[in-house]
Amino acid sequence: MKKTTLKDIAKQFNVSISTVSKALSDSEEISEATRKKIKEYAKEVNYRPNLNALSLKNKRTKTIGILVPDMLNYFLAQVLKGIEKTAIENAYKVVICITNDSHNKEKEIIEMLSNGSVDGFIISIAEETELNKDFSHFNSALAFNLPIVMLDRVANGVNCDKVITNNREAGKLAVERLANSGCKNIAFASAISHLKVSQDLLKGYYDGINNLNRTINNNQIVNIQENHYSGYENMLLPLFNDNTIDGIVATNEGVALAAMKIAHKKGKTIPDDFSAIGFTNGILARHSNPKLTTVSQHGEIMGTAATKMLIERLENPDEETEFKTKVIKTDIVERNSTRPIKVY
Amino acid sequence: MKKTTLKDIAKQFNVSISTVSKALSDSEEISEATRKKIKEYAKEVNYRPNLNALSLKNKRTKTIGILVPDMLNYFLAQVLKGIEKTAIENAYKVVICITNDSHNKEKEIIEMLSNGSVDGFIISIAEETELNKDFSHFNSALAFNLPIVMLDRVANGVNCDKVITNNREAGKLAVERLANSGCKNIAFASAISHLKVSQDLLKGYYDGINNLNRTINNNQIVNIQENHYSGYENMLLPLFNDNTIDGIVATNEGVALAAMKIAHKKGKTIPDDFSAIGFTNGILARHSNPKLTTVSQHGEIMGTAATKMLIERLENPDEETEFKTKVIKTDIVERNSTRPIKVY
DNA sequence: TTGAAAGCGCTACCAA
DNA sequence: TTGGTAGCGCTTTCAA
Repeated sequence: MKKTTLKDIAKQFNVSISTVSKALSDSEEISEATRKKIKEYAKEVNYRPNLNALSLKNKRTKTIGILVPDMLNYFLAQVLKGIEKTAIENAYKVVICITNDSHNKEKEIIEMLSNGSVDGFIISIAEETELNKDFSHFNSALAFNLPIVMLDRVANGVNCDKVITNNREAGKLAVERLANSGCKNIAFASAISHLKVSQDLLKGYYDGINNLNRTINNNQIVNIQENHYSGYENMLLPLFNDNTIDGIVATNEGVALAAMKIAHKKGKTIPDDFSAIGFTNGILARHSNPKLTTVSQHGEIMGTAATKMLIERLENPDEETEFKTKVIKTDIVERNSTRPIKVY
Repeated sequence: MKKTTLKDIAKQFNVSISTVSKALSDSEEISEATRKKIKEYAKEVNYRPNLNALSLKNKRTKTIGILVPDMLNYFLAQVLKGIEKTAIENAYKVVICITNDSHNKEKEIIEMLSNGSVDGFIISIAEETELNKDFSHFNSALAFNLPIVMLDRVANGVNCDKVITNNREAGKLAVERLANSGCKNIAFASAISHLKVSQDLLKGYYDGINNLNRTINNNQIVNIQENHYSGYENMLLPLFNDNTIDGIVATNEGVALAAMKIAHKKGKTIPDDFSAIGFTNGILARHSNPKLTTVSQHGEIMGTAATKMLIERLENPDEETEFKTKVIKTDIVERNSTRPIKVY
């Protein structure tokens, strides 16, 4: 079966294509009567305008290109969920592409989508791009009038809207939370020291410790780049050497769980002798034993915010509003790896 | 900046648009010399054909519509990863939409994408659709010559390719695995009794028990519909009443973990006194304590297979090959919730 | 109130 | 070897 086109409808009533087009868009030019019969018929045969023709004509596709490094990551999956939902609600579609943290892939995908496939991008940049700082592909998209909203992992040099969390603040928050429940020696552990997220969290950790008028103890900090999570336990072992730490701030769930495991092996009870806070609020946190208290980044809200910002810009192409950076606040999700807060 | 079009290039060299078009597609009709200069210039200005124009002309978009009930589900995320990867490799894009298991949403999305947005669909059907068995929206897509490949959750009445796992076989496999490591009283637990996946797994469980010449004991089966995983433990408690079961086959990780937790509370050691196998090979399984042995559905492979089948059909529209159902085999991923296999 | 024509960017057929 | 033209499905301007 062929899709019904304006031509088909025109033939049906022996009128011109333009008449049909106008009738369907409820134009005053067309008489009430013809308008009515055409619209009724269109509904009957379930007429839908061909989107390619519309895109070609209007130079807009009503679709958004999404680039994320990964999709097996719970945070990003939440982000995608927020994006998809908001897009559909606004009659936009999303083309989702995975960069696998590869700079080249990111570049290729942007090129491929910059040819009338999408109206704009939401991007969480690839790790490689974050490291090599080559942002030319973003700039060429912008040059073609394809606005970009960057999310979470952002490129600071690029002229675009951004949605981030204040990771430094989050790091401080986590330290405070542990201190408020009595932790005296709070460690910090990252396996992704090369990423900005991690660097900011560490700064926040420093802030937090300093604020408490405690001194930073480098023996209580593990800050490395380690991709194989199997190594987490070995990586953390040194922290437990002198047996003083009673709390840990970990950049991700896996590291936090590994720390709890070691503490457990050392005969500590959690959270009484040892508390942990992780920075990703994923599935693990909800199912670990004990369940992990986390700092939640609110991925879905971030996705929604980014989509709204992009659509706002797409729908108002003339307004030259300056680029904004929206900071979504993080929250501590209380579970069982921390003691209740009290003033000690 | 405007995108370069054939017209722009034609103007540059004072030739016609058709010449440029032909030159760029390396047509023999055009002289070596002009071909060369045009191609060089095109590369220089980074010419890319407008995809909407191509889609309109060719009546194909090189994009695939994906409908999944959810994306926070690890299995589906793996599927999506496989789909995206294979699509990109074949120069297809993917438009991903979430149905949230709603029949209406599924219907709306298919309608919206059936207007020249995509060339075909890969669908894991919504729970509501599975229950109400209203497949008319699939059939209307097919009527518009938009092929469908169904994945995992399939609608049996619909004329299309399918990629599934043999869940009945998987259920049997799990029982055998437990029996081979010495389990005498193997329970079955499902919280999604209303879904076909679960029903097939249960059949497989029966097969397995029967094969062992044991008798089915209904006290060892929990088969209900329960969406709040908080209730898993209560739901499983009855299985442990008479303290005989020493192994469990659970339809998903959450249920398996809950069972292990109860067993642990009852003073059993895992896997020696109690073994567990789960049917979803997600993140939980890899991080639980002990780590959960699972039956893996190979989501990524299923995604890849579905995409290949769809592209195969799209690229050979004339061949009227009959619809195939591809069964991807499941594997047991050995972890620590089961004893090693030996012959008892 | 209706219709013809141009044009969005591209390909393909036919003519020169 | 090159160019003109039609057409994909649609909107919009201008003419009837």
